[in-house]
Amino acid sequence: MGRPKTLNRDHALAVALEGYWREGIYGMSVNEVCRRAEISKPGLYREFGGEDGLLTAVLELYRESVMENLATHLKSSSSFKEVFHWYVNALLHQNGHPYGCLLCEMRLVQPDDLGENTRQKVQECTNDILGFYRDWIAGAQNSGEISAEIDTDTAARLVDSQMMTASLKAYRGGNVQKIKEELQMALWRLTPDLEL
Amino acid sequence: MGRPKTLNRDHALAVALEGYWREGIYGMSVNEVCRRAEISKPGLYREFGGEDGLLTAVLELYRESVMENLATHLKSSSSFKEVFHWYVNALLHQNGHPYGCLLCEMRLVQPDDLGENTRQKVQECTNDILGFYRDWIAGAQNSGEISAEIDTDTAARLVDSQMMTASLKAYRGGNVQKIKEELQMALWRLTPDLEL
DNA sequence: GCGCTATGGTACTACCCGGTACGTTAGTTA
DNA sequence: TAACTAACGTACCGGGTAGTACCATAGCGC
Repeated sequence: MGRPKTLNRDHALAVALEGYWREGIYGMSVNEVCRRAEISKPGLYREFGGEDGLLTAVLELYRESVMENLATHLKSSSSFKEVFHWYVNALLHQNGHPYGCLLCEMRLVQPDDLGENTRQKVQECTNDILGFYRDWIAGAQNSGEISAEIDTDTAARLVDSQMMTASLKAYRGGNVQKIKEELQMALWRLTPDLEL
Repeated sequence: MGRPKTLNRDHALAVALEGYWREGIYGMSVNEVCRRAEISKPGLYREFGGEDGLLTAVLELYRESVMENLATHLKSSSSFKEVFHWYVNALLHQNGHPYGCLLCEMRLVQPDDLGENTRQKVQECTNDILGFYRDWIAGAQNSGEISAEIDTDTAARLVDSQMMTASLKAYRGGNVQKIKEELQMALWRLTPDLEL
């Protein structure tokens, strides 16, 4: 019933994700998304409800298309060091994708600059990530690769914040080799002989 | 010669610093600074030349009034651990001052969102900080508190990024105790028995 | 063919931004 | 006292933003 829809939600979302990812939260606007996706603004509002809904949907797409892929590798049965090596390189080089980590950027924004739903989604994704790291580290502790004396939650938060930092530095044009050396030193407590 | 100046530069600068520090770069505007400082916009432009000049002056004030104070303590002759303890608490609690670290916020902004002079000033301040950390760590290495095997520059960058991270987390409302535990773990390579 | 309905986009609102043109005014100098 | 000078602030500029009122339109069911 009614006029058939022509707006391509998936395409619009993909364009929006690319935009926010590349330009950052403060570098994109609803207007700009419409221009790039070649949709009208009322069209976007009908589809997503507004900026808050758009960003929530963008984050959901990011979680499905990027985070779950990364998480899969954290769950691999390879050694902690091997997985770490792979993960860091994926994070810093982001083959085929823009750069950096959209979620990291959004976690650093002043929370009031995000809509209610977006803020909640950021929190959800953050909790997911922390859970992934926690399980990963707990696994390495079980297999004896990481000392069981270390508090797993603290270690997970440490890894999380180091990954955020590294990703941000890379995005801002930092020297990848130096970033890796810092990472190595910051995670020394977990395993003193990380290869990068 | 000419009409006497009534605009109070120092007051305007102090108001601007407070504003940018509390609300962040994206949360303040030239208009808002004028409102808060009760000066006219052309007055501000005559005094500072524009947003770029204003931010440059704000950063200079920050350097003089905040960073140099912190740096003084890094140069103290107390033990590394004592100084560290003092420094972290100063950074996280910022008695009497807003919160967080204005320079940290500005270092995380997309560089194109800053004017030319501001960008350069941020770089200068960053280099200063890294130098302070470097000297501090080198001193601790001389006195045997930190292993001489560790690369001093890498360690300085590590301390810098951990301090930034901790300060940001505190500003965003993170649990101070947990932040300290992460910090402790991240700097384990330098000294495994930091007190916080 | 005619209404119904939901999606389409144009063109607008109100508000914010950084920056400035320009007439006004206070004090100095001649 | 008159001319000069420099700081003063109102009121504007062009352009950006998020969000929406409203009319046109395309296909379905009758």
